Amino acid sequence: MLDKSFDPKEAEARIYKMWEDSGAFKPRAAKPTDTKDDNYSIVIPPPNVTGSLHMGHALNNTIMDILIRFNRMKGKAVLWQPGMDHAGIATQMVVERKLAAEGKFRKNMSREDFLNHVWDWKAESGGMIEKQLRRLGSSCDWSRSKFTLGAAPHADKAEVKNQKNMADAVTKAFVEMYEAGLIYRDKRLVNWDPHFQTAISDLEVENIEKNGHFWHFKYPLAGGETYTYVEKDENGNVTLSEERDYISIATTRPETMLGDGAVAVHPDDERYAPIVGKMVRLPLADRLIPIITDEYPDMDFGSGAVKITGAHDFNDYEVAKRNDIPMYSLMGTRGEMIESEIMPAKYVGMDRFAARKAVVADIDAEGLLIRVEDKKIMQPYGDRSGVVIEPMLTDQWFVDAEKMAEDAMAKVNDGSTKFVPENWKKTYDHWMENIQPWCVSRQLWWGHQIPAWYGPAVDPETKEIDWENPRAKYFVADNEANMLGEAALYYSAAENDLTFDVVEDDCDFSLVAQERRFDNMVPLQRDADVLDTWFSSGLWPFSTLGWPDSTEELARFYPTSVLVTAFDIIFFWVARMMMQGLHFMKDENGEGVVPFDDVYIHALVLDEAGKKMSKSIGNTLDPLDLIDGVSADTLVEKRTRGLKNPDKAPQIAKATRKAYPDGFEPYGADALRFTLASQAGQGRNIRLSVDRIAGYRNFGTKLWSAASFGQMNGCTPVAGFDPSSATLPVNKWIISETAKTAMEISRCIDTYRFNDAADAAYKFTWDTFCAWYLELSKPLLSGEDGTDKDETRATFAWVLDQILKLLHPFMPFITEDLWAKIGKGRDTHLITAQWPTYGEELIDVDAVAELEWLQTLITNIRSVRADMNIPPSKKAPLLLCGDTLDPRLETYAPQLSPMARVEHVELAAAVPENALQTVVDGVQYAIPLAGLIDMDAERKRLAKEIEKAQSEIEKIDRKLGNEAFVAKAPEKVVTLQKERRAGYAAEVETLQAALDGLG
RNA sequence: GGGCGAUUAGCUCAGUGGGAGAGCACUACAUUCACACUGUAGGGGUCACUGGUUCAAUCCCAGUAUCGCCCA
Repeated sequence: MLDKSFDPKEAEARIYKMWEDSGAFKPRAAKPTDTKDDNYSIVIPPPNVTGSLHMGHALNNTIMDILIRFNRMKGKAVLWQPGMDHAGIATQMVVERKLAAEGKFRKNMSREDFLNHVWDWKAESGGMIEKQLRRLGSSCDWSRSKFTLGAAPHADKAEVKNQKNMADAVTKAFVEMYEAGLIYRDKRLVNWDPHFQTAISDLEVENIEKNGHFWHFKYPLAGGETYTYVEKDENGNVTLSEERDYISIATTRPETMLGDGAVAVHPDDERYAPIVGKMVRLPLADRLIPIITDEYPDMDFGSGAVKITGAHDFNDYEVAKRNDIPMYSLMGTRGEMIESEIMPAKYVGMDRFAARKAVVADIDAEGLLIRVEDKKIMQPYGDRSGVVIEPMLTDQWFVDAEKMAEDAMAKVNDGSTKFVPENWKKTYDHWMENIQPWCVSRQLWWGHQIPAWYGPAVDPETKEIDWENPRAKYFVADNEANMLGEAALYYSAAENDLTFDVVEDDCDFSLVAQERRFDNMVPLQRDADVLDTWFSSGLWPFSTLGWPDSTEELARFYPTSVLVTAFDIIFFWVARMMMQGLHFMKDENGEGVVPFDDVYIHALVLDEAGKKMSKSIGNTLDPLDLIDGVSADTLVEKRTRGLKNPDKAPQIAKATRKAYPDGFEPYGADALRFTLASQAGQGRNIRLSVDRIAGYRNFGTKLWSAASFGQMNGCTPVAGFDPSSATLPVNKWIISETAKTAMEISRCIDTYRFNDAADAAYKFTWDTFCAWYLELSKPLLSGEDGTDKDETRATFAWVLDQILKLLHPFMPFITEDLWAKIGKGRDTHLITAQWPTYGEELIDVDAVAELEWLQTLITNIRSVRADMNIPPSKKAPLLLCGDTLDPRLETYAPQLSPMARVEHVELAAAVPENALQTVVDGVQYAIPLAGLIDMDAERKRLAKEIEKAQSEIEKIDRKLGNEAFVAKAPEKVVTLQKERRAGYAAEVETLQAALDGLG
């Protein structure tokens, strides 16, 4: 006997362990007959090691697990490669915070000590998310789990042993790309985080709209020159004309004016034409800067004149480069104003925001402040630090992404990699076409240290070493020995007899250099910076498979079958994997091989109001709360804990209690997965509805209870049962429907239509199997023993088995549990059972037609009875009004009795008094119910049905009456309309006869 | 300002150049032996708006409005 319902709390952990212990998550052994199509692989988008499971992960991993389980059951060798991302800045922050709480600070530690702390933290608290992914049922091969920082210096011994290639991969990639001219060192404008004091990627910058100001300043013309400033309206009439000795500029960031290199106006701007090429006196700094023309200024915005601060603004940077305008760096790594030839002494050392106030005040004091405007401005914030990001001119390592993008775009254009849905290709192309140099260095400690060493340069003329600039020359090599080899070669050009000294990366190199020169010892120091995390995640599809070693996995599973990810990292991750994959993975002809055949882009999971889930809005849903259940109190507590803005707590608490007054019941992983799958349409986002999760939990219970019914009726799986051997139409019909559904689900999963696949499985299970087949089979199962009963039992069990298989990718736990419980002694687990491969050959059109007729008959009888408020307890005969009794009525009398409350069936020449009437396939049926029928109501009901059919006929007649329609529409469409009309006409005729019969 | 996308039942969403769909919610009835996490039946939509293409538009095209996301 089965329990009353499935208990996810008890079963999920037990079943998951069974799967893992059974080795089912590992790829099956290779067979000599395997072709590329027999191998199926997915690399997980590596979650951050600091991360915890959120809805996006739940959706992402549900989709991957559906694909993985489906293909595994199809008999392919399947690898789902898991792992984690070391998330440079996020992890460093987490550990720094933890240390700060203990009164320890990174600044006071050596790099080595700090890294030891981070590895300790990772061993203890990192990677919680892998445990959480298991709760979802994710069938990854955990034994192969990789870490983007695996085997980096100071790593745990275990890490080093299993992941040596992960560090090798990064070093090799960097060195090779450098040697190929794809990596270079340059001074460019980057996003600088003054809190963490590192360059960060665009991804880590969040643009937020803030209330700000727009300051309008006068920049006086040099030498007291004046000009006539004329403004005109759109008709060319002069609206303002005055003599000016200044140009008006506006800025949202006054402090940067100290570093202005020019004022730019649009070349078409007549207002400033007289003064283009002249100089203005930059206030406070007392420098002269030119007025130049450039396409960048918008004539209609502000005064139309723009100050150009090349070193502190991305647009200005481009203008400055185009026009050869000098760029002056104003700030240090903490965003403080620094001493320089152009910096007035009074601002040196001021924080950038203090400097802003001072600059405004000082300009005002000079009488050059025109006005201050309130304005909404977009400001860039570091998503981790929360401070305003500063564009800064710094020396960094860059990847020449433009070169690599060409290949990456070509491979999508030629279909080597396909985006699903395909409209995402546009986003990808757009970004690739406008790609910028990729800054790959970060001023952090947690990450892969850049394999580059600095030393002084040798002057090619004098053969002398320039000891004053000890970092002028650099060497890139995969290890220190090779670097020294290169260095020896380079310095052999110098006259002196030299030796080398590789010094610590955290000591003061200039100081050391000055000491060493007296010993003719060349100091070499490794670059202290680390690589952008995305540099290592770009290698993910092949580094996880063992690259740079040539492993069996690489040969079998690269390229991977599909990448499943959300659209927000198409740029940052997908594009980079494409570029790096094509560069490093070559086929026998030296052609780059794409990292994945398909890229499936799924939606973002939003809350029920369509808002992005965010901690600060307090609308997050924790997938584990939906799986395990949570009280309203705990939910409120979780949503209000640790808010950046604690004032919002009462509001969040109120909204949460209103939305979920009772918290969540434990719905189980299957219900959550099924909900996500059924909402994973190929649209843009998913509003997660908790009601739907409850609905799909109920679906699981429905399945469970049907299985329980089968078990009570002796429907045990029969080994070797051949579905094509069934003889009873009802069994042939359900087998036909099973085959149709199996084909439909396979087709949908293959084309990434998860919602359609889930819907097909849901409808078949609930409507076709539980609502119809189960009821129709009851008389057979409770009838006398014999071949019909045996066949029905075997068919029932077979269909249920098929349902378990078809639902397994979506609801792995409950299906696996039922598989074991209803089929005791099976030699397979469901996870590795064979996916249905049958199809058309099991479809019996006659049986399908017969059962469809029966269902229509039953539905019609139920409907007329319900319409006339006949109590279900009241049984009545079913009369066929005609000459011959349909033998099918006798056949299905046992089903008609309970399902349609039919007492018995008989032939009637005429419709008796006081009978309900219905029409099926043009045949008139009567249900005599003397005393129970309100004849007026029955007349109205029939009239309404006639009216409905009539209006359909009218619509069709309008079409058929249109000559152009008949002439131009395809014959098939015209025939269909004629058939439809005939059907409705027959119905009207019979219903009219019935109505007339009532008098 | 530029780009992408959405607008279909009360809610959340599918869908198709030719008969408007699902789940949830709602209404009525039902305690009939798989299931009340149930069953049966039912109500409910000018498919955002305006034009155009077409024999035919919810679907294709253009524009408008509203909303969302990304970029500046």
